[in-house]
Amino acid sequence: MKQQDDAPLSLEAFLPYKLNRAAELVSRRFATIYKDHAGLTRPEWRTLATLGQYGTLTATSIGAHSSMHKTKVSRAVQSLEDRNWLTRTTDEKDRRVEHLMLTREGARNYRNLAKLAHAFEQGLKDMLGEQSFGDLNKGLAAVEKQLGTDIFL
Amino acid sequence: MKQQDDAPLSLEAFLPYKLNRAAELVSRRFATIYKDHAGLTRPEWRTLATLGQYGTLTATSIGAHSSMHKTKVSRAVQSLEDRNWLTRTTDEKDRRVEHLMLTREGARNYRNLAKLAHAFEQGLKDMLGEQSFGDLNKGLAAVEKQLGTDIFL
DNA sequence: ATGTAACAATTGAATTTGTAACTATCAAAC
DNA sequence: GTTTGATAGTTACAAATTCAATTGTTACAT
Repeated sequence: MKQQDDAPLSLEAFLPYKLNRAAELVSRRFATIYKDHAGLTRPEWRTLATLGQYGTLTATSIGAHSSMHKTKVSRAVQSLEDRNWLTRTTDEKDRRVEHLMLTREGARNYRNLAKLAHAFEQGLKDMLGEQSFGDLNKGLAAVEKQLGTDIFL
Repeated sequence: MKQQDDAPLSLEAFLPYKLNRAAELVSRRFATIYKDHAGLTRPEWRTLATLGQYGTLTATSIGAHSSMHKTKVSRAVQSLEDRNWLTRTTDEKDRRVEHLMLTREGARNYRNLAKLAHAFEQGLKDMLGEQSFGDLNKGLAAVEKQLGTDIFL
């Protein structure tokens, strides 16, 4: 029997907890950026970011690229459409599908936020240092590789 | 002006996104353990884990140790009390304060789950490999060190 | 062509969460 | 000793999230 079988667990040292905590710390900081600058929620930000990156996508593929449940995507798309940041076009061949694309205004806001996002990430890199930043990225990549194929949505 | 100032952002490569995704992947897996074995929610699990680790605590200090908002703690404590997994004792000197302690049954369930948690973490270590697991931990520690002092609750 | 299954997207209802207000208590100032 | 401000914990309400069912459409087998 291993020693640690009866060891009390240290939550602060437990990987799932630490991962969540770090994710929250970082996300909260970044959230202030897209919230203060554009009044976006996280699902809205992710939708904007995904469309900005890929150009034109369906709601389903936005969900796939940004790990969001389809209802979150649906509501975020609705909200961005209400702001005139994106437009919908029904697919000719398959009328279940809608192609989503940023409007000029949506694209402009995307570029602003993308710039802020890059700056934010650079700031993190500076804070953490090249070494730790690299370690973190390597570690996260390993998690993604091992668990990323889970059915998620 | 740096090159990337106008580069579109890659969400999949963006640290806040990657951190969140990894945290969710890991947390969801671990959540099945405390959910299936004990029917706990995450706040309940964290409360149990914190009490199991420290013995006797107030609700406020549970929140401090487990990064949970006091309303979450309050509800989790209520729920664990309903199961008879913990008891409250009002402090003699300061009657605002309640000292929370696991019951025998709560402690037994804690030990079971702590064992499963250790096994889970060991499984992760095996999956990721010693190297990546270490990288991840180092990276997360750096984040905690830099951002962990944020006012959080 | 008709029935069945699958899929894209939305909607409604239940659950969970966070914000802010509230209760009760204490300590310290006046 | 009474007011003021702070703190522990709970509760009420609003916002966000999830789950389940719904709608509209397509593909495919009979």
